[in-house]
Amino acid sequence: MSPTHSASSAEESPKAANMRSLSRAMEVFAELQRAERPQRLSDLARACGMSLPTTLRILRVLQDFGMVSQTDKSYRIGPAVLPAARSYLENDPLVVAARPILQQVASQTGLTASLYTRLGFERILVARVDGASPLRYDLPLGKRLPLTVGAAGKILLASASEEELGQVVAAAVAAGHEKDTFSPGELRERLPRPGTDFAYSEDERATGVLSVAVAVPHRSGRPSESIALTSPVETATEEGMKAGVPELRRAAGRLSELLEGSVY
Amino acid sequence: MSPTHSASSAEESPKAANMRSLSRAMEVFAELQRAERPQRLSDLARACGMSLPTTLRILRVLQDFGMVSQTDKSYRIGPAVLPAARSYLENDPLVVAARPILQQVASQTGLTASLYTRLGFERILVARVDGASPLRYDLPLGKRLPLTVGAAGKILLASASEEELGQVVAAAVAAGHEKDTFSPGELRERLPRPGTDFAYSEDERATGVLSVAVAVPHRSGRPSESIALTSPVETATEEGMKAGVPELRRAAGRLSELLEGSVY
DNA sequence: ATCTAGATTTCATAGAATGAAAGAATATTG
DNA sequence: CAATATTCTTTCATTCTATGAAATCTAGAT
Repeated sequence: MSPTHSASSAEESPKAANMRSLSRAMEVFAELQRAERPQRLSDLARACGMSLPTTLRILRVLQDFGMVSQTDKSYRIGPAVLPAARSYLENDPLVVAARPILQQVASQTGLTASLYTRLGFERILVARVDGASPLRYDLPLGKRLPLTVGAAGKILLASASEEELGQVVAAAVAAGHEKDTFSPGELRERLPRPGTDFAYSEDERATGVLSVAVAVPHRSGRPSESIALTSPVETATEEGMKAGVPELRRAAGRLSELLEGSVY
Repeated sequence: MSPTHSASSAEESPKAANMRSLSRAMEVFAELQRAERPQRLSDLARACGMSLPTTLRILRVLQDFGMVSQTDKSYRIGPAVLPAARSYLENDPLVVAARPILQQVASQTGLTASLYTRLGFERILVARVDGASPLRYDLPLGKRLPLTVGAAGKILLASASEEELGQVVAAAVAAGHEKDTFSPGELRERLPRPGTDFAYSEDERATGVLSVAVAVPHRSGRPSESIALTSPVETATEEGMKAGVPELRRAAGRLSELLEGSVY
């Protein structure tokens, strides 16, 4: 989580006239997530580049709402995020609609079907239905994954401008995903060719995993959701995976209707 | 989610000198969760009692951070809450420590073991390990439940002052939990007697469910976590449940150490 | 006990947040 | 399809909130 279109490195908030205090609060909140362990006030203030009193005041308000909790002098993400996540999973029209659709795709193909949403320069798994051979024992809902690697990420970049690819690469560097990072040109090479509406990947994001993905079309031309079929290498072939693409296309089409409010 | 100690009905934010814009943003965020469906700008502004421009500006910032998403003219909770929840579940020291402890309790007793945290005037399920007969098919992590009903809620109120009980009742009324609401005196009657460190309930929050709970002690004297054993009525008796209390006490003791930073 | 680093409060000031009102954009109705 | 009503968005002057420097308090270390 960071302002959806902030640029790469040093700049704090490119957004001009926009609620400084709220933006800063969100930065603190994001930093707490990034840290993955309780943080002291001074750590947060330094990491976010703001003064101690300001950071403290932000933390106090977030704590009032349960978004942050405190033990002794250290702060961490609070329990209020759980009902929020639950609300999202239960009520978001796209997620709700996706579940039965993914279910159907999974049954038809016998593969694991997943829905991702783009968030900033990453993607997030928001729904998954397992096929015959589940990929893992835990369900990694909410996991942040790179856009640059894996079929479901790359298909979201297929329609990106050169400028945007530059940002994506910069963000990946900043995020420390060093191994999965290339030059913009190199990245472009790995993306689906123009005219191709799906992406295929093998051993990319995770070794031993094959996947194909299509984007959920959006009128803007820049999709921010994708659906993927995934399988352990043992139980699938490239051809087998690609055979699932028409099914994926159909599913994506159905979902895309949800994104356009009414018909128009 | 609402300021942890706001009073009952009309008053907006009792907190005096505290980051008005941030507080208001959190109100908007809370309202979106409450609504359970996409909301229009004007609905949110009215519900939160703020002007349209202000509400719009808040939504835009939250949207930048993925906490809110928009389709056409309607706003809803955004996908950024998922990584936040995941971060909480994976990194919160209390939750992480609780998992193996609940596991042990569940094995020992064969019952479902749960950890709740108090948030405002509700409690939230933050961890659960099923025993022999699971209660449901879905795992209701993050579910908001009343404090006034069910063993795990009532044990958190056992140490509350009369004034606080009044607030709790008022909040329950405001939240619309009408059926589970009584007068403060009536509520006090239903709470564990002084000297009792556990609560027992039968058919209270959910019919056909028995449960016992103990609070996780806190130095402040006002616990905000509780752990419970729960079972369908078919497979348990009151005595059987209460036999689990010593096990619960031990578990609660272990958890409470986590709440006190260092020893002291 | 003394020192040091961090946390918290105070306070004056800058500038951000605010809502009224005007202006667009949609939706609704005749 | 025109006309009207509603909702959304932008602008802008004013107010009051958010801010950080500095002082104060607290706790941990030496």
